[in-house]
Amino acid sequence: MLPRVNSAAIRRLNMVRVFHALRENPRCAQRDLSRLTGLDKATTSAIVAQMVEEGLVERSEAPRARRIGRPETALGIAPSAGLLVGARLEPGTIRIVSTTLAGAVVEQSQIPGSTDLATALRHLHEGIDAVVAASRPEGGAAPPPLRGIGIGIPALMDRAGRLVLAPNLGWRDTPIRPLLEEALGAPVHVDNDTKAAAMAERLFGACRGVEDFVYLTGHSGVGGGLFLGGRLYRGAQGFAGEIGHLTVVPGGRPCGCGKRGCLETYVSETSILAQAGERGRALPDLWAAAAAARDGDPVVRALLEAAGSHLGVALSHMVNLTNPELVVLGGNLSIVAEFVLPTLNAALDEHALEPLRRDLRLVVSPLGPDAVPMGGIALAMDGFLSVPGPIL
Amino acid sequence: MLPRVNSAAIRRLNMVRVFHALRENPRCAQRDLSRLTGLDKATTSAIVAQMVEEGLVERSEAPRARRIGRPETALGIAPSAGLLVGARLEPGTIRIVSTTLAGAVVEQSQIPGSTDLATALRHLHEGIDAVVAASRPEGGAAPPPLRGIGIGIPALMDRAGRLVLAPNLGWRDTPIRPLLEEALGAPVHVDNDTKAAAMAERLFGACRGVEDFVYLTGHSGVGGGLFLGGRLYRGAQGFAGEIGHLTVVPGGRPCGCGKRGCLETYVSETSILAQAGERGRALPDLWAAAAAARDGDPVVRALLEAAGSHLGVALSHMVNLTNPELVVLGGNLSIVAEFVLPTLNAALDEHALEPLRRDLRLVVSPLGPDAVPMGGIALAMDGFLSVPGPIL
DNA sequence: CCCATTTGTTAGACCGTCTATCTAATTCGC
DNA sequence: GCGAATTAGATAGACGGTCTAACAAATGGG
Repeated sequence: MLPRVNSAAIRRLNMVRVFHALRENPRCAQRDLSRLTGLDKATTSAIVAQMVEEGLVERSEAPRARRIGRPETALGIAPSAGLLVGARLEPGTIRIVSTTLAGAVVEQSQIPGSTDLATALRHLHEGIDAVVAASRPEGGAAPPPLRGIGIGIPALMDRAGRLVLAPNLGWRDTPIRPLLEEALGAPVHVDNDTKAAAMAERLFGACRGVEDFVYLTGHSGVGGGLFLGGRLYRGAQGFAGEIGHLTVVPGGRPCGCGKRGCLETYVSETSILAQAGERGRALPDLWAAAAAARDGDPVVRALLEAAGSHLGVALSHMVNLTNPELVVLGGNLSIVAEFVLPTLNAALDEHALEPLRRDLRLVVSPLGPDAVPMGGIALAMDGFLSVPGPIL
Repeated sequence: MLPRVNSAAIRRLNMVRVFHALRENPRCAQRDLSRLTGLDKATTSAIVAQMVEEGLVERSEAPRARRIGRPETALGIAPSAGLLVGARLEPGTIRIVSTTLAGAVVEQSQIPGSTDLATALRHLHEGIDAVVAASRPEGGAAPPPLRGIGIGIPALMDRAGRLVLAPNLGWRDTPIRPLLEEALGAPVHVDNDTKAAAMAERLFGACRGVEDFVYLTGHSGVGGGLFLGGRLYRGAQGFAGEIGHLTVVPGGRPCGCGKRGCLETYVSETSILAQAGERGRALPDLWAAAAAARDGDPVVRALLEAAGSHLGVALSHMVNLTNPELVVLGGNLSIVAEFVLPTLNAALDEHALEPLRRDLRLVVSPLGPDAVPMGGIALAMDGFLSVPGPIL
């Protein structure tokens, strides 16, 4: 059933608009918010008053003088209004970050991960408690209340937010969200790590204000996050964006999915290192691969160029089908971007339609490996803005 | 700037909900509309009253008796409330259809097309006038007022609705919408024929209520319409869905786009007939090809099977990337569907990810070649429902 | 010191939906 | 036949939005 549309829904929608306008334009005045959201200044005044009342927004004491007329009072999301926590859960490590409700980073930490569910959940729980405890303001007062937690996991999640399969962690049909919500006592949002990272790029990174973009990343596999028409696109079952299993070499290298020639058998960190090993180059990670390439190792260079070429073919399919404005190379792909980009661009030139190719921008993620935990923040922010009723 | 969200916007949104609920459930009662839309029955009463006032909805005279209690009064979109016109503009022919505001077909016609802009516009104008004149109710009264016109064209349209390029018609940067709107005196909506057809499948065909689907068609090229997240997806420039230019055979047959091995060099009507000709089978159209295949012609069968296989590869890319619930084979592809489907399905089995493939449904369009003009109806309906203010 | 200028607030009109009640039209039970 | 039960639909009032228009507040310039 569709949600009811009534006065309360209007207020919520407009309040969220004001929130994001203020988040993206810190210390701006009510007048600016009015112009940014398109709402009347009277309406803006009422909404801001309510947000101040609830403690979500604070007015600056020092008025900013303009050339003439009454000076503006700068507004801001109150740091004391609450805390968001984002996490990246991987087999080896767990990264945790806490931010204000506006998304400004407060604390970070990194702790060991585990493929054992109970152990991983315990580490996560303890790590979050520690980060929240460390996120107290300077005066030594109590930390702001925890408003939401978002977690990016290398897993297939269905549309209901259930974990279906996490091959690297060895988990299947694990009710991770209820488990965590019970343990942590705050709203928990779990999503695929790549989709979370795409959300982060949209809210905090290279894609602010971009309606249609593709986020690419490569760790054990190659993932794609599709942001289409101003929102994260999930598909019918929640599995959209699986670029890693496009066939790029018919009859090529065997893939864990049972098929052959999948993109991720050529482009993921795992497969690049495996191929290097087959050719007598034992490399621990992609940083080593980038270093070797920088030193002029022809074998590693050829591998990375081939990876770029294959990625470019798959990406050209993506571009022809979805006509994005921007493509972001994120995650581990950003480490080797400089060696991958030339052949990637050439493949795009060759296989993408000219008008789509011409206006396509391709950037390396500014968030880099922090994109996933910041994606958790994005999930949590989205969640706490979506709760009906007054925000706090 | 985002549209303002206020009382008027709510009413419009809820009225459109009621409209579609009534369109999809003809002769239902107010109580049913209330349940279908989730609105309170008081609200439904007010909205229906307004729509009756405006002449958009009519109440049935004969009450429908139920087991007990006051009988329902059946409601319906008034046929006299207005007329929509949809058209398909092709170089050789123009098909025109008129419907009620609910989308029930009233009249149809087919007239000659032209690649000369002025001639085509004149034919279109005269044809629409004739269809409108023929759409008068039985009593001989004046035809209902023309509320909107939608036209599907084999052309690249940008996001602002401007015609960028129509290779088959030989048009480029043609301001067709302003020209027609001035001539016809009603709101005109022009869109790519495949996208229009996808809209038709969603409103009237196989995809009613489906949020994520892919519509495929093949005439001179192969087009794809993406319906994602409950709305037609256009992409950053408006060119999304260009499945016809996915590379399926590296270094394969040369394509009009300048590349090689594009899908549409193997699957479109034009290319299938050309390939048959190269092999000594002169066929006038795909019906002839289907007939030959039905008679057991091995050359034609092999061609169609190869087409299915290539289409399946491209479609598996689409499926892996967008995870649709449903794929619709429309347009000319539906003519040869029975010979294409076996290899198409096999290619999907081979190249699409198993969980995505398992839940994917694949159907042949029930609208067939009428999808494009009915897509014009869908565009016109969408347009007249989007005008702010009271609907009529 | 007065006035123009700009920001922000407030009063009231206007228009939505929702709750609660009422009216209308039928069937069921006697 | 006739009243009670039942269901569909209408209506009144509460409530809560946004918008217009006027007002209050705070500054610079003459």
